[in-house]
Amino acid sequence: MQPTAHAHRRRTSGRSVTAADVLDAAKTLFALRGYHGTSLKHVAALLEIRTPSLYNHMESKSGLLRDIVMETLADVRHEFEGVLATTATPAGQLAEATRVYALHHATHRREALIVSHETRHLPEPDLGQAQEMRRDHERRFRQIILDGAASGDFSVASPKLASFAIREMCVSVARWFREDGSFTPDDVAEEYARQALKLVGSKP
Amino acid sequence: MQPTAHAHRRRTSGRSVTAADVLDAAKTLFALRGYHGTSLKHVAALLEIRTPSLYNHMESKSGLLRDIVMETLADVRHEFEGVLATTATPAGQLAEATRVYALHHATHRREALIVSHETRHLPEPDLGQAQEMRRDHERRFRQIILDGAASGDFSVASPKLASFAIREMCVSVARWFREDGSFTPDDVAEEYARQALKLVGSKP
DNA sequence: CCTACCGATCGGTAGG
DNA sequence: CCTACCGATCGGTAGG
Repeated sequence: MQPTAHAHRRRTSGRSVTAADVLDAAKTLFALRGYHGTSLKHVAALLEIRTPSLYNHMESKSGLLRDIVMETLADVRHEFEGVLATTATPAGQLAEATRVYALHHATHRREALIVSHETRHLPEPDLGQAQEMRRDHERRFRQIILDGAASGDFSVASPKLASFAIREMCVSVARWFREDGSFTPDDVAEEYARQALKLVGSKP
Repeated sequence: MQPTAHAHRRRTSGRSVTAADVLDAAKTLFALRGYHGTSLKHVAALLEIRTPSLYNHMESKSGLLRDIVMETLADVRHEFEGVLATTATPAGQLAEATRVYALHHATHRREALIVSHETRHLPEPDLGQAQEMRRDHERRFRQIILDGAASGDFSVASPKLASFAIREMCVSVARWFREDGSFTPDDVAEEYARQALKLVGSKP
């Protein structure tokens, strides 16, 4: 139901802790127990240091959350823009946008779970900025479906509902995907791209 | 991104608080801010009483979560069993199972968000029991698709992935649905049932 | 239903 | 990187 095995980068013993190590430990714990369910003591313990030492490598607990969320949303936007830049038809864009979005959620499960569940705990103005970035992805994704419906490439009852269904089924990959399961991230991404085309009634 | 408007039953002023009122307030706040992001002081404040008074109507904070999660999972199971009892074909069962599952998530958003995000915070043995109930729904839902694939009613590349996609797109309804939006719960449920049949390549 | 109170833990700081 | 410590808040209890 919740992720139990996370790819947590093991620190080389003896080396001193870096900002990247702190962010990585926070990703593991925020994903597993939630932002408010994780104390800085947990984060420090995972790194085998004391709580106050964390402050040499971060600004605050909410700063960690902000960095995780903003960086992840920027990655998603960058991948999406890559799709639009290299694909021209609605069917090609929808398949590729779905494929990279599903792939992202299979390969960045911790970050995706944090964006989904913990963004609401960000203080303003970070919260507003994060929400705007998500809405932007939502709008641009839906626009692909609207374009395909307008051109006749797609035959879809409700572009809005189809867009919700496709995006959310990709987001959910972070919830059920298991690294030791029967699918590779690429398997899932490819099949979800095909399912997206089916959902919008894409003409072959 | 997160639910902002929740159907919170307003207590009639002057009447004394009941166990149902406490559970209702907890649903609103656990859904909005998460289990660990909600203090019993918040719950009490919403009911306009003091924190210790809550204990006249509940066992503990985790008892509230357990009651919300278990009752919701029992409701879902009951609805699912109603579908199997009244529908015989794989296509009929899949459409109906999807319809009632989507409908549940549109009409019980608070409970659904709590089951999705907060179940992990349950202490054992409640956690194990909740996980088993979810796995049971997952197995039985997937079995419908396996039946349809075996009988030739469905044409689906991966029954397992199709099952994940359909169930998770229903679960996600709780995340984006808005009571004041452009769809009724029935609109969403009907359209999602059709999308489910498309996803498994159901023969008409 | 309340006031008064408990020990534990929280994020964060001082000062080396 | 540490020890020592801060005020605030947590879930929960005593005792009416």
